[in-house]
Amino acid sequence: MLRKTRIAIVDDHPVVIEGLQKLLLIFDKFELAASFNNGYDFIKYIQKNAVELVLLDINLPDLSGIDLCKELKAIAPETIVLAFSNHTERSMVMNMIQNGASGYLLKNISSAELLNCINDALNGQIVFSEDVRAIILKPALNGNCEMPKLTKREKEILLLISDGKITLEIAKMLFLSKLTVETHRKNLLHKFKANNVAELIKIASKEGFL
Amino acid sequence: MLRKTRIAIVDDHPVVIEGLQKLLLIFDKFELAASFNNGYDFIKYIQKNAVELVLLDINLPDLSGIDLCKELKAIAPETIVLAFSNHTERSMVMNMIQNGASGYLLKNISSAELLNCINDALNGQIVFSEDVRAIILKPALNGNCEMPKLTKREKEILLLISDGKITLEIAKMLFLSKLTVETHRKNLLHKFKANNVAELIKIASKEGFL
DNA sequence: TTAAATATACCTGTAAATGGGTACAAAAAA
DNA sequence: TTTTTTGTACCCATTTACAGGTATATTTAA
Repeated sequence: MLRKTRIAIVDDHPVVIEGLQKLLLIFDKFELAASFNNGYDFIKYIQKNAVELVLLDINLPDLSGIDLCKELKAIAPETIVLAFSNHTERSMVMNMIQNGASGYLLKNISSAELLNCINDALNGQIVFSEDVRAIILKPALNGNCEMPKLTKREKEILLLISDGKITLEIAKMLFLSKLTVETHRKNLLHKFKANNVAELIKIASKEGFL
Repeated sequence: MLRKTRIAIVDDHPVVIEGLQKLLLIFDKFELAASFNNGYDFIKYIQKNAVELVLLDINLPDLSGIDLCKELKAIAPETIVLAFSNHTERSMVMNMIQNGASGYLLKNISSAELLNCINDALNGQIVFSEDVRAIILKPALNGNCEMPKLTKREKEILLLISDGKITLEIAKMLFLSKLTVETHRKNLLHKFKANNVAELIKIASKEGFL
C-alpha cells in the first residue's frame, strides 16, 4: 500500500482548518499530519517532522506566510507549499511564488477546485485558483503592483504621513530638513506610482504597509 | 420531538461554510437550512423561508453584512443574527449590534466557543467571542472609531480621492462645481476626524470603506 | 408636515503639496 | 574596490488642499 500524503495546515482560523480537514479526509490518500494557528509552532514541527504538502495562510499572528514560506523551503525544500489566503494583491501572489510556493489559492475557492489544485501541486505543477489566474493575467487592472521596496526612512515617513502629519511636522520629529522629508515624500510617490498622497496611502494600505 | 433549529450561513468562502456546517451538524438539534455566498440571494431566500439563526459574514461581494443585517431584521425580526467576520474594528462590532445583530464572532474563534455562542444567542443573549470582548472593552486603544455614516455622494467622492483624483478632476467627472467637491471633501475630513487626505484615506481604508 | 439631513455652490486667504531639477557624503552591494 | 543605493539637503514655480465661513434647494425622516 502506498503511503498516505501528509498534509499540514497553518491558519489562525479554526473554522478554516475544520473545513479543509473535512474536505481532505474525503480522500483516503490524504492524511492531516498536523494543523497550526501560528507560524513558529509550525516551524518547530517541520524541523523534526516531514510533510508532503502545506496549506499556508498569509495572515498569521506571529509572522507572515510569505516569510514562513521562505523559511520552510530552506528547512524542507521538498515540501510543497500552497498559499491559502484572502489577499488578492498581485504582489502577494508574486512574493509567495518568489519564496518557493507551488501555488496560490484564494479562500473563496470551490471545494472541487481546491482538491484539483492540491493534486496538481503534488504532481509538481504550479497551481492558481481561478480568481488568482485572473489577477495574474491582468497586471493592467491590478496595476503595476510590484510591491515597492522601501528603505527604513521611507517606511518611517510613510507611516507618519498616514497619520496625518505634514512635512514640516515630520521633519521636526525626525530632526531632518523639511526639504529632505519632501524628497522622501517624492520618492514614495514615485515608488508607488501615485499621483498624490491619497493614492499613495490607498496603495500602501492595500499592499499591507500600514 | 422538538423541531430542529434552522441555521443559515452567508459567507463567500466555501471553506468557511464547510467548516461551520461540519461543526453544527455534530449536534442533532441543528439543521443547516441553507448557505449563501452573497447577500441578495440570502434576502430572496429569507423573504419566503424562515430560519432561527444566521451566521453572517461582513465581507460579501454585493452588499455589506452590516446593511444585510439591517434589511434582514426588517424582514424577519425574530431571526437571530450572529456576525462572523475577520474585522476587528470596534466600529464594525458596534454597527452590527446597532443593526440588530445578537453578537459578533471573529473567525479565529475556537469550535467550542462558537457552539457556546450560538446556543447562548438562541437563548436570547448577546454574545461576543473572546477577542471581540477585548475590543469592546478597550475603546481607548481602538480609539474614537465611530464609523462615520457617509452619504452616497461622499462615498463616491471618497473613492475618487483614494484613486488619486484631484478636486477639479472629480468635479468634472461628476458634473459638479469644484467648490461642491471641496465641500464634500471638507465634510469627509470632519466625519473621519482627519487632518488631511492622507489620514482620511488611512482611516477609510482601515474601516473598510475602500 | 415640520424638522433634519443632503447636495449643491460660493468666497477668501494661507498653508501645503507637487514636479522638475541638482548635489554630495555615507553606507551597502557588486 | 568600484558601483549603486540610501539619506541628506537645496531651489523654483505652480498647483492643490485646507480652514473658516455662508447660503439654498431638495430630499428624507420624525
